[in-house]
Amino acid sequence: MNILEKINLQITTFSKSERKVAEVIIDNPEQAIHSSIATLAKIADVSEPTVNRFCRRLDTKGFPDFKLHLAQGLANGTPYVNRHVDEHDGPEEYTSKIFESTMAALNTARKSVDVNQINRAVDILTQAKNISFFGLGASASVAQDALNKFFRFNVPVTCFEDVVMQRMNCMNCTEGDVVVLFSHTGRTKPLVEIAEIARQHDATVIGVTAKDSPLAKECNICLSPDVPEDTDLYMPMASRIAQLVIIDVLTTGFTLRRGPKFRDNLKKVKDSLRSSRFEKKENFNEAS
Amino acid sequence: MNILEKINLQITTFSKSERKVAEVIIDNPEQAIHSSIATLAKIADVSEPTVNRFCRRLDTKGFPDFKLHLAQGLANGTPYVNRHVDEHDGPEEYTSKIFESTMAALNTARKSVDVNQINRAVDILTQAKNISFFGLGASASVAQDALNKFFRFNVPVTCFEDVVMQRMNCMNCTEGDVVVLFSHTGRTKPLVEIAEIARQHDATVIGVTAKDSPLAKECNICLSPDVPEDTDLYMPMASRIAQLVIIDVLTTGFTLRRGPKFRDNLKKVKDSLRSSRFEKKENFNEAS
DNA sequence: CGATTTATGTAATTTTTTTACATTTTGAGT
DNA sequence: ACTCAAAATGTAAAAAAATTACATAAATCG
Repeated sequence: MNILEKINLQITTFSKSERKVAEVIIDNPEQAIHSSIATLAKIADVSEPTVNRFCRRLDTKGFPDFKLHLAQGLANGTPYVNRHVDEHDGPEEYTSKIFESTMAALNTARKSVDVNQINRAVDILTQAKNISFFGLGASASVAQDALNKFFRFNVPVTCFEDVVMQRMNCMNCTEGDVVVLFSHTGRTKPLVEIAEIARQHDATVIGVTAKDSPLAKECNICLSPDVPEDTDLYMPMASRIAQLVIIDVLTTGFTLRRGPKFRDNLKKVKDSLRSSRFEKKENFNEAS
Repeated sequence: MNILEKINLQITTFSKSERKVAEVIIDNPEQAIHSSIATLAKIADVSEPTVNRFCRRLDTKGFPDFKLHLAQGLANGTPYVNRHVDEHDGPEEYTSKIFESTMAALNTARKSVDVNQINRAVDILTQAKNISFFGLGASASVAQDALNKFFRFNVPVTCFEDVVMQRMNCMNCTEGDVVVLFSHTGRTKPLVEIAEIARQHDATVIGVTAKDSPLAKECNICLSPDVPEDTDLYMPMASRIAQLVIIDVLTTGFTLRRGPKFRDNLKKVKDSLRSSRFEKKENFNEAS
């Protein structure tokens, strides 16, 4: 975790003098990393050992080590204090904040993803007879994105936005079919029901959803990217991005599993798009 | 600039001993930031002042300052060596690499986005009679996501995947209508044509697409997130994520522009989703 | 209120970094 | 090949910084 967040988190547990140090550092971290323990102590109006003790309390080896951590925290531009969008933010501010909080969210998500589950999911997907991607609301577009990706693998894939179609699809499942469900909350009733139906018909259900949610319980495999969602604006933001990155991870795993010959096939798909493009000298990508 | 890159860049200008230091640091930067000048000198088999001189040559104040810079370089998780997925990567590796390269891409994208254009786009969107979102291929799901978001604003919005529908939609445009087009390359013929049609019918065209592309030239406003796309796997990855974040930025700008009363309305939309959910004690988000 | 724990500061110690200077190496010109 | 100057590198001492040990002060609890 970012050490500045950690300071903010633990600030209540600090003693009076330590809090003085914390405030000076939060107030101007740049100054802090360029100061010696003596100058910092002077600024915070405490003694040098107090600063040192403060550093140790944050599980660093000492002052120099603390500065290193702090420097790293400042470097990656992550939302260290309060990077939530504020009412009075101008375009410059909210643009940066949105980008930064998205990056921070991905960072958190990566740590929370269980690689073993990823590996199992890739296993199942490479052996699937048919893959269906479903999501509702904001997750519908995630499912569609997954379709677009897996479609290139020349594997039978399906994607419906319509709940009725989704149900019907799952009714017809047999062993070897895989159903991938996207849901941030894991509490959307129709989707949980679809998971049940799919399992009743021997399909393997992979959920990209919240841990311990009703949906997660219905899944054979569950990929749960923990995402600190900023609910201020009542919109799903980072969660769907994390889901998309999970798709990227799965497709990457899929491609690697299938080996190099398979990759030539992908190249063909890419090349086939060329004629629908305006010419350009360099190579280009088919993101459209 | 990242100090490690700088070392690599200047390594030819270094003297023999300094090069030894450089190599030790490049070889294991983590070790370097946790060593004292004495241990590092020993590892590199040079004297301590040599290490110090090496630091000064890189325009740092001295060894501790150099370590700070180095720590920052390591922190931001940027792919300073080679973070591309390798054929022999296991799940652990490729998962991390995909997440990291996505974060790095967002970081690049943020810097390249023109905030003034963002501001203008928000202006136009808040005054729009009707907003249409179009994209093809991988960008189709991006357009759908935009629809999902702007739909909550109680503004007339449209989104078609079908090129013919898209054209028809643009034929019927009048002044005050806004068409938002998503395309990574900006070279997809049908989409460029759609931009032309929309402009002929007095609509304002906002492009989220590559700078200086044929599509960009047809747009009134162009938002161009520069994204270092990893083309190894022949798939659009980071580009669509950057587009989604741009959507987040636009919706955020939109919400802020409309003021606090407007936000109550968003809350209503959110609450309306509640009944379709399984109960939970805490607050939840409607990401689905 | 007094005793005990906890917090903070002072001063000495140790570690680390930097400087000043000596030695070695390198290379150009003869 | 030799000499001398310039550059590079190392040694050892000085300075700076950080840490420790211990003393004093503040706070807490019975």
